[in-house]
Amino acid sequence: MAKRPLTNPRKQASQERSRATVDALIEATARILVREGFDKASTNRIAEAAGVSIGSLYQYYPSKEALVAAVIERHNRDLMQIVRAALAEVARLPFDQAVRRIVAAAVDAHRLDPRLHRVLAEQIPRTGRLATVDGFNREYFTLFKDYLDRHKARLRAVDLEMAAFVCVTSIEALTHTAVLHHMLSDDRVAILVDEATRLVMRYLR
Amino acid sequence: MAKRPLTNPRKQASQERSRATVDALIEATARILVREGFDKASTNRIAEAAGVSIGSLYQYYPSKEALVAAVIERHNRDLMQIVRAALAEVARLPFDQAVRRIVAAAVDAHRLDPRLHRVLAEQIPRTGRLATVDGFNREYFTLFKDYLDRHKARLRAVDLEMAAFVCVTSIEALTHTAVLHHMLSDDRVAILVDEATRLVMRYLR
Amino acid sequence: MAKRPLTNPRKQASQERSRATVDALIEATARILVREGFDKASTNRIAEAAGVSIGSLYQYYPSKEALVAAVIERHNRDLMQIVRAALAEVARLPFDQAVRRIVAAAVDAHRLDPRLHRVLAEQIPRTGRLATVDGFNREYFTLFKDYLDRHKARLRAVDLEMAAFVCVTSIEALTHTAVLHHMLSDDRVAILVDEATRLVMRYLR
Amino acid sequence: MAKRPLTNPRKQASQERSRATVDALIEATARILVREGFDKASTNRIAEAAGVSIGSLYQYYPSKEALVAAVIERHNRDLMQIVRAALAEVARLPFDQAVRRIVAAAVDAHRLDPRLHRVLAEQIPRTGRLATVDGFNREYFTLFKDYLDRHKARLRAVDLEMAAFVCVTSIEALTHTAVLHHMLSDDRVAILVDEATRLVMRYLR
DNA sequence: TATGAATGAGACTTCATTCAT
DNA sequence: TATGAATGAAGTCTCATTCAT
Repeated sequence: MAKRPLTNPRKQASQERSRATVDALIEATARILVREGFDKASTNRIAEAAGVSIGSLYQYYPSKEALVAAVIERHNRDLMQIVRAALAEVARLPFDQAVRRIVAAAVDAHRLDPRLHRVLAEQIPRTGRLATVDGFNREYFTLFKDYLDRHKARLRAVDLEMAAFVCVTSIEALTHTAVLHHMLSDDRVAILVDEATRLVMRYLR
Repeated sequence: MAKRPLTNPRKQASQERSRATVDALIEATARILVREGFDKASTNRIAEAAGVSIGSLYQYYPSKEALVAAVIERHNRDLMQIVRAALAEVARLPFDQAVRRIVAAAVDAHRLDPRLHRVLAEQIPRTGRLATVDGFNREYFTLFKDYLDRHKARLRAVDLEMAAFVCVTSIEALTHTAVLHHMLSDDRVAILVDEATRLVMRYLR
Repeated sequence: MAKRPLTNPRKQASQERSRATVDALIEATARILVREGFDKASTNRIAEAAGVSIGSLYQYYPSKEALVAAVIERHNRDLMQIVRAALAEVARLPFDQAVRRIVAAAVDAHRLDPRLHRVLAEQIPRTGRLATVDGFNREYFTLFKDYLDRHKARLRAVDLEMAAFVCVTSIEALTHTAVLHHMLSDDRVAILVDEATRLVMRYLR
Repeated sequence: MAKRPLTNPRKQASQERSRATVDALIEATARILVREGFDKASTNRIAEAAGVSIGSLYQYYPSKEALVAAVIERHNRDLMQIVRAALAEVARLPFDQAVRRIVAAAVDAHRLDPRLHRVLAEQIPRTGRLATVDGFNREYFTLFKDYLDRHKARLRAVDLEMAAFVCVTSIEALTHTAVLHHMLSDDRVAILVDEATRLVMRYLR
């Protein structure tokens, strides 16, 4: 019989006790990823850090991969929440302020948990289900393109798809690289936002 | 000992043999990385593919990490050669044509061996010596900044360091992402170069 | 990719050192099976008993199953040697003496290593490649049928296939059960041979 | 407490519920053994298949072994019922017809649930309490010996114990092997019964 | 210097069984 | 008495690396 990837959680954790265990596991996984790196994050170590037996770990997650995927999903969810909130606020702002806000949201998102973000970006092999690391970008892309679509009037004539790709990829890269290089101390955030906004605005008009 | 003219000395011969072994190892490593992925690339497999005993492998490279690092370095060297050649050509072109050429060089570089590039980018954990994957960017950055420095006159007043960072990061991200998503078929390359050039040019002036 | 059974030895063990390792492994497996039973025969325990590292074990046998299969094959080979020898001798004996000799050979075979025989018969789940346990019977059946075929004249009219099945199965069962119940002390062997021979002879004529 | 006639007492009710649970467990165990094999038959799986919690399973059976033993016992009981019925019928038949009937009963017994029989025979390691698998033979032996004892007159002079051993072992082996090799299609049963009867009858007289 | 057999830490995972609720 | 979450010993197996020949 062919192997299945085994990357989905196993139970729904309906009961409260279960819920706590699951949370502890994800939390511990994230903590260990940050503190010790992907290589050191063995299932035994994770279980121990979660204060849970290895058996319980496997009751809820069928593999190390599934556990890391859960961390990634949680992280992406958290990031997207910030971005979505920003896009909701932005509806009635003038175009240039809106773009600035959207760029700022990307930066804020990356600053949410930079150390975790770094590990996820640098140490997780993008293989199988773990490819999910890039999920954030896909969603950000969609939201951004929709925004542009609703404001076509302010743009030079462009291929929306391409424009969104260029903007999103650039914003993400600038933000991401800045985080990786520890360039986002509080006093330097504004500069990065300024530059990224300028880059994108000039490109779009 | 009698003279043996016209014959390469022993030492030389063995040096050549070493050279061949080293090449075979790097080549085999790259091949296996591409064909089977990082996880399957065990040192034993690599040695076998290189037609070399596992013992010999360790004679030349002290660890798997060193071997992969060598592949990365060779790849980066190849990329940089393209970029450096472009920057040499560009010296006397008008500014906008020059920038276009520099952007195109980045794209060309990424198209050199996209499958290897992809594996190196996606599957190698950037840990310890393997962090080298990003070496390309650092060098591209330096060259680009120097170029801007020599053409300050054509730019709006900018922080050179920051400008170079923004441009290089964006160019690299666009190129890189395009490769990963298989967006660089021959007929679409020009479009990407156009867009990236426009992005950068508008930002710089 | 579908799993393969992984039941065949991995290397040919061409070198002498290898050969010794392989022998030690099979020997240790047999010893542990006898002394501790199938359940306790873990690969770690076997490796330890063989004075070999667990890694080496897996260099030669891909699984516990493969190791046990090797023991079974060796055991069957040893049994068959006895039976084949008997059938060679028997060619020129009168029919009834010949049959007695063949029956005796089966008994002798089972007495070769009764404790191992017992474990193989009782504790090895006949699953996948391990079904081999019954290999002995198949071969004994063929030899026996051939013998009958060459002496058709002495038999009542019978379906040879069926006759061989009945005889072989009965002989084997009597012998086998006798071994399992420790009924084959030296002084009682003759009795069993007598009875089994009578059973078969009367049936055939 | 007031009388509640025509209603089974609580105690009774709960006893019935227990009974149902026990039955469900044995039934589920048998089903899973047949469908998935001994290895896949984990206690959790069995409990689930029985529609019972794992906790309850252990309320009724203290170990997996006990559960499997119960299945074996039930199976043996069913087999013996057939054999006993046959022996009861047989009392007044002429000797040769009687023997034929007894042989036929053994065959019938094995055809009762051949798939279960096969698993029990092939996959259950005869260890500890599970050695019970052979219980059937012991009881068949006793009944058979008693029958012979009551009909000594028809036999050549024999050691009854030995004669019963030879007959029972042979009959069982023929029947059993036939089942394992799927040789007992309806139209071939008679042949096997004929042969086994002939084997035994000739031996006994 | 080459060879390849050997090593062994440590990874992942299962499953019979327990026990708090 | 039922439940099912939790346990953890123990098992299988891989692979980077060493070292005797």
